[in-house]
Amino acid sequence: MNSKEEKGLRRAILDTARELLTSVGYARLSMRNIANEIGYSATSIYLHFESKDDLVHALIDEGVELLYGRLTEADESGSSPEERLEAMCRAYVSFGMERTEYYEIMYVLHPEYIKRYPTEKYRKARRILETMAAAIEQGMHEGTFREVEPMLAANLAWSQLHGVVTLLSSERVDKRIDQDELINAACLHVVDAMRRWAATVADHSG
Amino acid sequence: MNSKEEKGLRRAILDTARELLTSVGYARLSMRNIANEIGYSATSIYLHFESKDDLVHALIDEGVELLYGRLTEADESGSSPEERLEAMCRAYVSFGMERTEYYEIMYVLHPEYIKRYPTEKYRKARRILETMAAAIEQGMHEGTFREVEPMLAANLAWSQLHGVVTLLSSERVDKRIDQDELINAACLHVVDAMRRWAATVADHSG
DNA sequence: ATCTTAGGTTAACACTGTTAACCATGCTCA
DNA sequence: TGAGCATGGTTAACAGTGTTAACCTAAGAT
Repeated sequence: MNSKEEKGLRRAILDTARELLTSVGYARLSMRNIANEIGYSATSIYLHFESKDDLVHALIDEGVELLYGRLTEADESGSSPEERLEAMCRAYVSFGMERTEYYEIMYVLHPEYIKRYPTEKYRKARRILETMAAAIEQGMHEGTFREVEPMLAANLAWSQLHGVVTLLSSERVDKRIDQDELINAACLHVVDAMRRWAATVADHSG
Repeated sequence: MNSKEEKGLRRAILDTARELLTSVGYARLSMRNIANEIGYSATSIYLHFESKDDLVHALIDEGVELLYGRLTEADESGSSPEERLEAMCRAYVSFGMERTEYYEIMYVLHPEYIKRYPTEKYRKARRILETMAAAIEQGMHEGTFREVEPMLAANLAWSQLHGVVTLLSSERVDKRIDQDELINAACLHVVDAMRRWAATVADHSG
């Protein structure tokens, strides 16, 4: 299982696919494109990957691992749940803005264009949300955050962060809006939302 | 300028394009596809539209108009700025969830796949945000909302709403999360964020 | 020495957006 | 009336896409 010679081509495909993804973007990531780069025929990729989706799923794996790493790192950087949550928010947005290629295949590409990420792998992706949920839950236990379903809260936070990342990186936000200010506001508001979960919602969901 | 006979084909193209968009989605919206439906050759579309992007831009126009209509309607449904903002949030999310085809070409499609929406038309799209910003600004004047840059606040709100719409409609949110609950929380939190703009942000931006 | 299999190839299919070349119809104007 | 020309449409083609089928070749096993 020495990855260099054993399954050399698979690695080579994956490596150049990643390079192409980051350099030219998903839109120009084609099988023939990858194949040319490594000096093989396009169809030989199918000897190692079921389909293009399968290949992209492998890249998504990498992205998930990367983001998860950044998030746990951020999680450990703070002491209080508030600090940790805020750090994770910033880490999430940073990842989304810096690694737009990864972010795109992970969270933006329409399911019509890329087949559903397999359920087995889905759990890995869910760990990302769960780390945030864990910090939120601890904040509840300590009394700094309002008591709500932690996963619901995490998903709300995720929505906010995902929203700023996608709108900003697709350049849909007016240029007169300061990017950093928007990001900053989003992160702080996510934490604040946990501290004082909007009363009417809290009343409703117990 | 009687649209039926005068520029009949242009209308027909646009109509069937819209129908195809809603029925089969953007992924299967092709020039030949449209042409077959109306019994013309694919290339004849280019007599009335510069490109596929141009055609899609026309559809985006429709979507923008539709959303703007729903938003102003919501805006007028409430009396206080809080009510109006909340109503607009719900209207926005409803539109995004009900008219996913429109929402996709308007706010999701990557700029790599679809050329930038022309700047002249961009202003129409911006009215949407401006309606929200107006309600926010009035809330500030009345003292119910904290004083911040209204457009920044509107963009933050937009991010949150855009986030829930895209994550939900791309089915990336765990099914164990109640959709309506998430949407409800998002809308209420947007309003709440205006009432008590996170202190640290407010201190920073004056 | 033969059979099998792994790893690779080329040709092809059914698509995509788009362009070039062509053709017919009907209007304008001398 | 006849010549020229614009309008609105066509077909063929290009360069690209993911994917499949058929084929080939070399190495290892029996």
